[in-house]
Amino acid sequence: MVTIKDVAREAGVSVATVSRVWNDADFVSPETRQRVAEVAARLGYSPHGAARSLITRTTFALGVLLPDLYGEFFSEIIRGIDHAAQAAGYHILVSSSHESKDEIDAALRSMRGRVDGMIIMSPDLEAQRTLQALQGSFAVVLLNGGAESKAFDTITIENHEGAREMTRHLLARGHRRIAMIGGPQRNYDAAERLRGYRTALTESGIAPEESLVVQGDFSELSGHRAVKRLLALESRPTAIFAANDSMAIGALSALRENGLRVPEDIAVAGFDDIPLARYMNPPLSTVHVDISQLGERAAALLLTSLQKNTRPHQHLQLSTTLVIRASCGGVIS
Amino acid sequence: MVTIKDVAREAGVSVATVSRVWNDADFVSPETRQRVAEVAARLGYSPHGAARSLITRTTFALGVLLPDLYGEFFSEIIRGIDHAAQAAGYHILVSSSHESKDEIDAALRSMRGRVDGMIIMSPDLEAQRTLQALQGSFAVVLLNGGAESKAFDTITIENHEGAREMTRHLLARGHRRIAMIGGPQRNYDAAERLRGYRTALTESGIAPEESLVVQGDFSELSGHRAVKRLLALESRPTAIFAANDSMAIGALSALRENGLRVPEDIAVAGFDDIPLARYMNPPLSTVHVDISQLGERAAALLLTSLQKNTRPHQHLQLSTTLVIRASCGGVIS
DNA sequence: TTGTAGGCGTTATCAT
DNA sequence: ATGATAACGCCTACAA
Repeated sequence: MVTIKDVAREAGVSVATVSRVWNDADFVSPETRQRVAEVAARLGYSPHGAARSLITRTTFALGVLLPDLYGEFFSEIIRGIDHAAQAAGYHILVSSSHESKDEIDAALRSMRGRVDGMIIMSPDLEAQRTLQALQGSFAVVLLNGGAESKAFDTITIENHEGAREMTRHLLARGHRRIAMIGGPQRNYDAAERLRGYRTALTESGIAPEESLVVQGDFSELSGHRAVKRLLALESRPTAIFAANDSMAIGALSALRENGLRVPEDIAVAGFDDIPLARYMNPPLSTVHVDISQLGERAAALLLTSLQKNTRPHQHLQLSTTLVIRASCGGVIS
Repeated sequence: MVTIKDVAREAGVSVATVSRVWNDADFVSPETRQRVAEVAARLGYSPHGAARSLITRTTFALGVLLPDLYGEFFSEIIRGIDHAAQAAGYHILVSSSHESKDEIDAALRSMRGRVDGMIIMSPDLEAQRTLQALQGSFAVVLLNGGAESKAFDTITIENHEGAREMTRHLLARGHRRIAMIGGPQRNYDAAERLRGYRTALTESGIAPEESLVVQGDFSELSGHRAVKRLLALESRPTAIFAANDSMAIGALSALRENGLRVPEDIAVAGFDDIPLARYMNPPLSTVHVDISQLGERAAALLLTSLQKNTRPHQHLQLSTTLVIRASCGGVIS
């Protein structure tokens, strides 16, 4: 490996001078600069990142901790983060499948000294407390972590409001028996969406019915299963609202298998508006979330806090918009 | 920041001992080990990555260079890579949108000393030559880079064979005027797929017709546009084979807009089998590629070469399988 | 079993 | 304008 010393020797200068040329500092004569640059190019020299960040105390890398990498939701988040990071000259260090407290802990430790800050998404409410531990050792932005964590910068989706709006739309279309396929237990987003659904019902004077709420886990399969349960009910729902699009897609296929038409026999709606949603048959009504924007904002938040780390913690909310497609009967004219 | 020195002082031992405890080396008395571990935990100590890798000369990170992060293709690759990397205790450092020679070069430089090896996907044939430069400074695996680069480990898709099979299937269904929507110019995968299409035609004694080959750029929009061009032809094709699924999807929407039925009026096929494909209406016939597997294999290849870097370069090919769905008329009975 | 000290490649702080 | 040299945090001979 060619180091700064090699370049210095070859160019007949000290390592300090080479360093200066590289970071184009002042006080280097044009001739020296020229010569050093030439030698460096010839030898194919580029500084060793680890060594550099050891002394500068910056890595120009952001750590990203996600519970998973599967599906369009997470990949869009990464894309958003990378976009903002790259624009600022940062790389991203990705680490996935961290649900449990211990895994998050381990990942965090291994990131020390390799990143300048972290974007952590751990919707599991339990794991939130772990994070309290790393106060101050890292600049951290929490993604969808629940607004309780006042000790960090956070950015969340307007889950409650979005779910409330969708439910109201279904109500406006005349539905009275609206089922909800919920997300994983202890998941913040899922809990908020369920709350929004209940809020809307209550506001319309309809008592939320326990049997109409079936738990899923955000996977397509769980949406499929949930529908089977719902169809077995004595009094079937006329509309199904899934806490995310994947489950809604699973629901659609289950309904089709049972010979039910959507939206004629039963309406379906999802949440997130993943790219797939508009391609479904019928196209899926959903609550639109600009997912890559979520990542982009998170990165932006982190990057600013890296610059002035004395500013108070920020808590951003990403708004949602209703996207009405055919699966719930279309817009109300 | 709490360093090894702090732990040493607090525990009343030397830094060497703390280091030994951490890397659980031999010759540390149980009591000392216990005490040190305790202090470390209390202080929330974990070693500084950069400092550590400076001396150990390993970072436990793999660099990943992709041309883009948009769409399911790339996200699946990342997932595959991360899966294999994580299993081996490695992280991945992602860097995207590197098409040009200079960008790749810059990204590579900035990765020096931050990663142990790199997985590079730059389908642009032009950029291949740049890579020759970094011989030896990195362990490198080339993804879809064209088999010419004998100087690196490579892993590619059986593009030629896959395209040939799909074309043969269309021929077997009786199609004689088969159009091809090609990929970006100078893209290796695209070129190979086009070649496979031509091979199949020639083998069947059909002379490839220039007007039936329209160039796209792998985007949905370009597929849409290509179809418009094809429909303007005097003698329309009866089947359209797109060099990837995104373009096939764009083609489907263009055909629908023109009131043409698929597959009755015109058959459509794609390549890659992205998750979306089976959800299309009609479901898209395509050449299946296990994309995450592609990433996983690449990572595995890299990880082995990190262990014994004297072994000769390997060149893997990932096989494809035909997935016949409704968009090309279904299976031949 | 433990401690001392040198060095990994770079930048920062002094001299000169 | 340039050069010595001390950090940065850690690991690892070698010494004790």
